[in-house]
Amino acid sequence: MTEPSFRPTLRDVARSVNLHESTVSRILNGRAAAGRIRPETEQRVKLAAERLGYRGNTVARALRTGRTLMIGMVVPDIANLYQARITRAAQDVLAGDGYSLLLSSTGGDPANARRQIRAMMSSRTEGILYGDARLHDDVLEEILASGTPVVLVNRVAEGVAVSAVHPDNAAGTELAVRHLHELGHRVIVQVSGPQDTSSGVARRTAFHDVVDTLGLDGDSEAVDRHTEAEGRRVAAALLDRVPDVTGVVAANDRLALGALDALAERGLRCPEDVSVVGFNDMLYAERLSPPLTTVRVPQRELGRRVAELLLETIRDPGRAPSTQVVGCKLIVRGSTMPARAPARRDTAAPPPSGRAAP
Amino acid sequence: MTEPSFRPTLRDVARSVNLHESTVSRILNGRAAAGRIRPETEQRVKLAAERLGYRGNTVARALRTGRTLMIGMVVPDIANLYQARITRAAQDVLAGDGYSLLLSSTGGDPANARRQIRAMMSSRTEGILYGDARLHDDVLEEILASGTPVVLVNRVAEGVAVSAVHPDNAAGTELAVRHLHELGHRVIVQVSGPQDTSSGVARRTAFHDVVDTLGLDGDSEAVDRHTEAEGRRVAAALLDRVPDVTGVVAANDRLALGALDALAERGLRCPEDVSVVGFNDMLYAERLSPPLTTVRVPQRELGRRVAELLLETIRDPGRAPSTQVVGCKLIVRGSTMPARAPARRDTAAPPPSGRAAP
DNA sequence: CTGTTAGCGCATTCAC
DNA sequence: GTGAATGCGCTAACAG
Repeated sequence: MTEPSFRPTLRDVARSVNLHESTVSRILNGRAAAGRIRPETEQRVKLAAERLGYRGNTVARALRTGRTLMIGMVVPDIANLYQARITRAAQDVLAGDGYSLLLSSTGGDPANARRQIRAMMSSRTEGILYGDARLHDDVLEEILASGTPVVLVNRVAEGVAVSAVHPDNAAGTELAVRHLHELGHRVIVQVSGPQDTSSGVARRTAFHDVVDTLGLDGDSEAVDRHTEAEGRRVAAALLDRVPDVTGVVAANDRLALGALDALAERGLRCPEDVSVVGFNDMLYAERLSPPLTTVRVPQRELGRRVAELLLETIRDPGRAPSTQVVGCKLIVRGSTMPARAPARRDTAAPPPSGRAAP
Repeated sequence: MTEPSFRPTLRDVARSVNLHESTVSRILNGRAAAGRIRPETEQRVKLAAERLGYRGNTVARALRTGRTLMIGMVVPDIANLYQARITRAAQDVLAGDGYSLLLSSTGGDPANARRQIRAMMSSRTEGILYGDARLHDDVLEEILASGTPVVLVNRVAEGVAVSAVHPDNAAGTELAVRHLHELGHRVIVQVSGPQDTSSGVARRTAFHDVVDTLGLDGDSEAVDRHTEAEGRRVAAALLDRVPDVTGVVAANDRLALGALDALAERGLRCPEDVSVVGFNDMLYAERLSPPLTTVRVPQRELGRRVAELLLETIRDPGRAPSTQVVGCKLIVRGSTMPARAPARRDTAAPPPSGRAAP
């Protein structure tokens, strides 16, 4: 206060009260009782610390104790609503235990992920929440080799024993397909997620499984990234390849938005001509036009659980890795409706039922 | 690699090549040239470090050098689209300079802000991006007193000399009101932001200024928080108080969504009965129903600029604080249209022009 | 070209 | 009840 930008140390406080640093340290760390400090001295020290504006240096403490009270979290993109909600929930749990969050976005680039995770390990974060793991991920192996506790978010990885929390991709996908099936849709395509991620593969596999089980006509194609543009591109390709499709299942909501764009470009309306189902139930999905029918992933719960699992792992490093699955729920809104006849855009004959194509 | 969870130190590397720690340190920090190290030794050391999986300990380095390469950022809510986009842009700039981001959400609670910012100062973050500053903010004064470089995001504060980057609130609000005016709206209300923030006050003041200048009939009421529920509550109150209103200006997009809800509850349609203008142009605003007319704040630019300004301040701490304003732009979409006659829900007389009320 | 020395700020073991 | 000594892992000034 007196001099701007002067950071008093433990020693400064000690000197100001004519005591040893170690005594002050004990008092300021609440170990006064254990050290049987005289209550009077305790007050004197606390007052002095307050007066000097003593703050404590986490860096020095961390070096000494080995505990940084920091958790690293890496996600593809913090500006993504879905990820941001998970992150927020995780942060709240971590903060409850006194941890701070070192956060970074990879932009989907594994090279960034590697760089950022290495930086986190150098910073001695006590654990890592990894939300951009690939099916085969060597950075993940680096983390594991270093002994740093880690929990995967949204994904799993092959060939490694690691904790993870992810949505029930198979059940969620089945919900989506069955919903369309019940509405009378018989030709359905999936805009699948990137196939180097477990979620992308799981949702695609589940899609074809359900389609086969139900005896539907189904096709799929995977995007390279989870963006609206990619959703649009792949949906367009599928629309061209399968002209009589009436139902589109997207591997996530952003891809669903892209599919909506592809439909609009072709003069097809959603849901009148083609129904679309998303995945995640991102914030504002119900306010979109049309309100998006989607499979809800409980994002806050997911965030909470990854954080809790990581904290448990930090407390008990011997703990065997565990995978938790969070349940999904179909939310029916305005982007799906009973199937009409296929939109035969390439034929002159009017459709046998439903409204005419525009 | 050999032993799981063994973290080799500089000393381990040094021993493995029979050199002194300091020599290894120089080499691994790229100061080999300055130290005129024999290229052969350099290679030997680098190989040894690689082989041992040496990572370096940022904590120890930070204690020694005083540089943590960390920036703290506190926002009201990272799960908010607008803030998340700004954060992402800032993070990208900071990462370019080798900085990591320590991020936290206050939930709008000043007590959280205080706690989190103190933790950041204890962690010796080299600078702070503060996105939840109040008009009168004593945590901010603590930061300033400590000499930690700080830049306010979206807000300014009274009575303190501090750097800040914020949107042009007055100009943006004027854009919104004039747009409605040009569409023939004469009775306009503002759902104002919290009045303990500079942006809330600035937008409200600007609203009344423009209303007066244009000779319009205007009223406003402030929300407590930037949530849809608050927007709905306050919009409802204004609707009741000013029954012949045809235009609503919201201090941000979430409040606008709340206003939309309030209208729907009353059986009023947007834009046919009442036009609504938002502020920020959050992601997906164009996909909402109706697509939201709003004042765009260039979020990535804002994020970039706060980060750059902070980095400059860190490089040159003597630098005088500066405030930067980013320009706004009106984006006209579907939530505004020419005014119809006031919706006199409490009278039997038909409106003099326009369609009948539903 | 490389080694020696010192110390960043703190917590902890042991001494008295 | 409190003080002294030690070292976490690293970098930097100085020595040679």
